[in-house]
Amino acid sequence: MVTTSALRLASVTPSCTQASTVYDRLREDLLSGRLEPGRKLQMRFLTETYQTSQTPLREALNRLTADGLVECREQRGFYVADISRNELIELTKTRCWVESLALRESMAASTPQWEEVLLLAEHRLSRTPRSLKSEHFEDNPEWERLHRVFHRTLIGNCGSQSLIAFCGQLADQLYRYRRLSIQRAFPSRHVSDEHQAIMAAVLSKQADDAVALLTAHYKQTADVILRDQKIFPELQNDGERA
Amino acid sequence: MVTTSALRLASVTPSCTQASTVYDRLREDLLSGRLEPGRKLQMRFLTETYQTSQTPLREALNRLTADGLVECREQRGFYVADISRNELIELTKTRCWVESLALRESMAASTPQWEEVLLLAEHRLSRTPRSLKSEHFEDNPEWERLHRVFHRTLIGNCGSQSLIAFCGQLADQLYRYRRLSIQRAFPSRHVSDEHQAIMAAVLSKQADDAVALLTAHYKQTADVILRDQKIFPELQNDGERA
DNA sequence: TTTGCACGAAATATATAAATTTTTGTTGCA
DNA sequence: TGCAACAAAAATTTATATATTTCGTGCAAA
Repeated sequence: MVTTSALRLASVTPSCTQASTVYDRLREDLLSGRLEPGRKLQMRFLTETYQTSQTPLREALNRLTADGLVECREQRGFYVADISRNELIELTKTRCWVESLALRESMAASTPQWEEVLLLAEHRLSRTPRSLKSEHFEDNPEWERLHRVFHRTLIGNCGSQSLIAFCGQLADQLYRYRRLSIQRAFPSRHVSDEHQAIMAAVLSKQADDAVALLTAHYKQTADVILRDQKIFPELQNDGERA
Repeated sequence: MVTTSALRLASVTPSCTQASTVYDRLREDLLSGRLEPGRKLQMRFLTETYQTSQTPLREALNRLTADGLVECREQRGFYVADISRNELIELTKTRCWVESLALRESMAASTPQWEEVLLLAEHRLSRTPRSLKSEHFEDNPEWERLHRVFHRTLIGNCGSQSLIAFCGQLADQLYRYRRLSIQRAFPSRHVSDEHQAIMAAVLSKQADDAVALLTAHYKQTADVILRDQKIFPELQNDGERA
């Protein structure tokens, strides 16, 4: 009874449609930096790499354009969204503004359940190593996932799906910058302490403190990336986009 | 990112490509309510109505999904995004939050140029009749355009393209609700006075007043729509979306 | 109630048309 | 005579249309 429908559902779940599958794969490659900023996304290259045809690819590229990870120049094809100092600064500023707002509203609507979920999210994150190797930095996907969940939980109680979605979009775009300079960020900071402090402020209902800690957290991350000469080699290379 | 939905709106009509053309037309029909909420968007119907083929249509529908005007159920086709009391309330709440933020930042970064642009936008709006006929209400597209420009100008000096784009998206979604009950809203209010008051507060640097007036403006609009029995016939018909 | 078949609709692949870019050739000027 | 610039055509690539396959839904029969 339950088993048949459940099994059918389970079999469908992993990869529903071709377009969604290639969307997920492309997204992953964009966020990780394997597809470098500014690169032209030629159809021939994409169809060969992802072993699919133009139609689902166009669909995926259109969705990614809406996410701000791909740029679509009319009748000139698709490009990986470019990066620039200015954009990094603006995205960070916007994220601080909007997440401050969302965090305050989340705290204003606080419930014991939400606080418990937050406590768990922080606990799990703190127990997970950021790097897979202790000698050199090797990205731990599980840490990234839990990091995401923690920040999402902070703002997740604000009561607005659209605001949460917007924060997610900003997080994605900034995540790409972070990945590009992740080696430098590794040794220099104690992000775990920062997360712990934010959570503590939330649980003790200190909204102003929580907001200050959260914005400082984001600003420090941006500063580390901005100082990275490998990403922004030129001084004052504003990289204005057309 | 520059190519997100609200900015696509700003680039009004360079629609040289088929997909952009049908996007604009579909968008217009969705916002006006000609395509009613919840309706299934069958490919055959769409290709006949808009005289184009599936590929550019799918492209347009994907963009509109990102804008929140169309819903895409995997392998079950596209639907006009449904409406509900809850969504109207949530969108209004979010718009008040986010535009308050954007307005404060706009005012904090105020320049004589921006103030002049705002003055002009309000002036032009006040000189344009809201209805084409004086006896009964008939939507004046020019008023709608100028109304949009005015509100966009208020937040346009905040210094964040992504925030402006997000506000535009919220405005679009709420515009659809407003259009559905526009007859009732017509006689009861003096929106022109409200716009004038908001502008006056901005020009005299009274940020708290400006924000209070702006949020009151949006809340009153939502209240009028919520009272409309033709749109929300049932009491507490929450219309939760899947 | 369940299972299989048939019909309809959506997703994908391929072919065709349109547009842009690059390359090559010619012409004009130094 | 050599170099540069402009123009035209070819090649590459994007955008669109059509055909094919795959998938969901409803009905009927066991």
